[in-house]
Amino acid sequence: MTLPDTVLMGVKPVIRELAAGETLFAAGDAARGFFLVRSGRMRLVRFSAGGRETALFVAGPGERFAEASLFAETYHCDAVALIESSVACFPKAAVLTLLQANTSATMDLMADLARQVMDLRAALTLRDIRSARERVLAYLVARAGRDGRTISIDGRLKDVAAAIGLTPEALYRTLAQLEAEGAVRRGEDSITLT
Amino acid sequence: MTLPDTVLMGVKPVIRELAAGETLFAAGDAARGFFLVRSGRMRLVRFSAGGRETALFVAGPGERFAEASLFAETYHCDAVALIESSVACFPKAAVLTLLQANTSATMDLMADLARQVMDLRAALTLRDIRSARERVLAYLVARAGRDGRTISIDGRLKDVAAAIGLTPEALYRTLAQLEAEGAVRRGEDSITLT
DNA sequence: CGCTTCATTGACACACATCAATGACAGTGG
DNA sequence: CCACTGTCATTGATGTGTGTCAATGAAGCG
Repeated sequence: MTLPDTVLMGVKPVIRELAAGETLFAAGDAARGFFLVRSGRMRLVRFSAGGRETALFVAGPGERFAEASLFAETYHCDAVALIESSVACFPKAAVLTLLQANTSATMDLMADLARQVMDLRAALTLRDIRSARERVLAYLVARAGRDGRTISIDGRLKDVAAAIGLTPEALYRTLAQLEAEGAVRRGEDSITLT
Repeated sequence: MTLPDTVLMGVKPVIRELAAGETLFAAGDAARGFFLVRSGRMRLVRFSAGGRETALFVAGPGERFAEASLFAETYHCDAVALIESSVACFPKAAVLTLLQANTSATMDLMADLARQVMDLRAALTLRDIRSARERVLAYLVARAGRDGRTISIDGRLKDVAAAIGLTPEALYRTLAQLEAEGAVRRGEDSITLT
């Protein structure tokens, strides 16, 4: 989820700390560059004519946002800190210069973007599965390791639930049911398909 | 959703026609390049140890898939035609050569990928809105034109429904309700927020 | 003209969200 | 060292919002 080292190390980012509710940039502002969340949570919002607010994206630690600003003159939404946050700003000019000079960094960044596109599409396809049971199974299959059976669970289950668009309760119940049926086996930090 | 002209025109794609159910490539095959759906519908699937099949992505006309194969040795899933389909294959070597030679094409492709990432994230965030009413409103705000009020509907409403993860019926009902409340006004090929 | 697809509305059921309660566990501070 | 606090995991009870099935009209099309 972080930038390839070549780019991160090649461009020195500017660190910016934000209080909860503080605005990082607004729609129409000149695009300074893209950002990486170091801590906290940034919310990208767009406003309709009637003042209605809509979240386009919520970025957590390690996630980048506003990458497309590298190729645009201005930002097209507002970025507001949901909670106290720290972000790294990668200046547009410096990044573009680096990309023109260093083809290796360019390829790395492009590879990273291509992988993100695939991951996001997979996540989106997962959401099209209505049934919690089938969605969980699909998630497990997609995340299975080399043996095609074992899935390591790094964080908390509630984060997994959020990642696949279920409430924690729905995930707990589904996993319990799958285990009762013998479809999966649960370990300490892992789940195994059977 | 289609590749920038510079890349499309710079690399001559190989056209491949597939019957329903025919396999384009399988996991483990050497990566030949990425593809663009010209017509039909391609399904990217992964199989678990138990033979369980999971769709990672379904690509429709105008959509690309397997872009990450440019940066990988082999494919990591199977691509099967869901219905009779025609795809354009952009050979890996030719694309990479072009990207190294032509920085303009590289920037175009990267800009396209960055935009896709943002779009996909926005789509994913949209799916986190449970309520059909709120989700439809958020979609409309996000797709509003320059005035922030008018949304042009190109295709059919059922496609819109699929794009936001609702059944056509749910969308019809929601729009009817919003119109009845006076929240939106519906034109021939457009919807206006009020 | 049939035939197909889309848009629309109705009726109904069920799966999941929601609210609630409990136990386990880690961290914290007196 | 032990209450105290907060979070997560888990399970139960309940309601409702969508999905699903179904029927109709309208529009395009060969």
